[in-house]
Amino acid sequence: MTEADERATQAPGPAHRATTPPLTERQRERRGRILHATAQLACRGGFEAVQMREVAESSQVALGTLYRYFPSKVHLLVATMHDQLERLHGTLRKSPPTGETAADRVAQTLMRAFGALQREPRLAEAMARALTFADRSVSPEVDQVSRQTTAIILDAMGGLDNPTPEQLSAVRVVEHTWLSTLITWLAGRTSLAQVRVDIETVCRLIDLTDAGPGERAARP
Amino acid sequence: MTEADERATQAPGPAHRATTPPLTERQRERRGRILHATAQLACRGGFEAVQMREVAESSQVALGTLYRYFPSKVHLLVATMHDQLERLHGTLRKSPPTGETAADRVAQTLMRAFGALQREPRLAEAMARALTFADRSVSPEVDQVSRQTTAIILDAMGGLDNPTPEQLSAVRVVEHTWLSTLITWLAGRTSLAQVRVDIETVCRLIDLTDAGPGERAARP
DNA sequence: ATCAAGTCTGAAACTTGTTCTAGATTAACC
DNA sequence: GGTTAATCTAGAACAAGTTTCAGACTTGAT
Repeated sequence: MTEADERATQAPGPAHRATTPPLTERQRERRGRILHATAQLACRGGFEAVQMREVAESSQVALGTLYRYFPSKVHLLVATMHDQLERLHGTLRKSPPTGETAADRVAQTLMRAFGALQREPRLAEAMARALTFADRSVSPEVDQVSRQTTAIILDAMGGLDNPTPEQLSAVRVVEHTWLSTLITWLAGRTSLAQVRVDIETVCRLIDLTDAGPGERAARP
Repeated sequence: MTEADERATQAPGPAHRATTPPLTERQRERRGRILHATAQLACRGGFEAVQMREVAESSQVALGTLYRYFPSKVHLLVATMHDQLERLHGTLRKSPPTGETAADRVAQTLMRAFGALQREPRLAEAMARALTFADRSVSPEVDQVSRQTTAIILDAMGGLDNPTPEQLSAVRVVEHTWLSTLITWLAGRTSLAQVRVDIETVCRLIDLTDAGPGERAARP
């Protein structure tokens, strides 16, 4: 009930707060161990294989401590997604997309991201399901992930500094579509080919808002 | 584990199977009571208020029976969504959208659907979260809901008999966006205004595939 | 009407997320 | 070095989804 409240009030250490207190070295290590164990368990058996007791044991941390760092399983998995996305964003930066139009570049980037997640489908499933299952109490963390995704897309568009509201709307739509197709694919309800088509379809919106219909949006 | 398997093999009565056996009158009633109780509980407190024991008690059915009809809480809520969507589709049919272009009509319809769900936000939350949280074992039911949504959108487009693959892709993207914005709004992570903008943005894809860019797609 | 097969009930048991408690450990500060 | 507050641990306890089981009830076919 007032779970989020209480925690926000009481949790002094590792987790979320307006200004998180510095975080000891050992604490950083613990947090890392937890996220690592989570990802490992998720890779093996997806969402349901990530069991809090197991995560605690694997990361050599007491159950209570795990809950102090991540107030719920969903928080834990969303944090894992944040972690993985950071990695992914780094990778993507190193080899920028080559398409002519912004839409091409975004589609290419998203399919690349899709491919990366595909390599560990169960991990992807665990993270994606947590992300969409998250309720209000996880909003800050979900928003963080959302901002990351937005950043990735804007990067692919060519690193605009001040996107217009229309562009941001298009980016949000692309984001939604990306996540939904991911989930649909992970649930075995669609083919990879259809995923690609749909990603390309939605990316048309990028060009549409980027330079108006009919025009080209090439990058120097 | 083999839960879905076993159930598919063993569940003779009410639920899913290749060809569902006819379903007695009393069974139809039971099923109806269950769905009604579910919706009622969901209206009050959303996803977490739908507790299987409560549903069973409210609908005057043993817990085991509830599980025979709906093999999990997610199945139950997805079935509830199907039920509600059927109602909604009926309502929408009665007053077709008035926009000029297919995109306008779809956007209008979706906002209307959004409005309908808004009236019972907790019920909407429960259903939407179940829908995206569903795993493979619920795929058939989720697909059914998806087909319903597709039908609503195609209706709004003007009841095409044989949509092109491009159109279907656009429809899928619109669908994904609709559900995602719904969830995002229910979680309090976005405003109604932004929802409207995003819906309108994605609906541009409809016109784009309906008659090619620049042309008009009016309906007789 | 009766029998067999399938259904429903009630209650207990099991699983896993979450909370709570008491005591040991650590970190910061005097 | 000692004190105090915060943190961590181990483990019990609780909550809600799911499973199981023995027995009562329905239904359909004979």
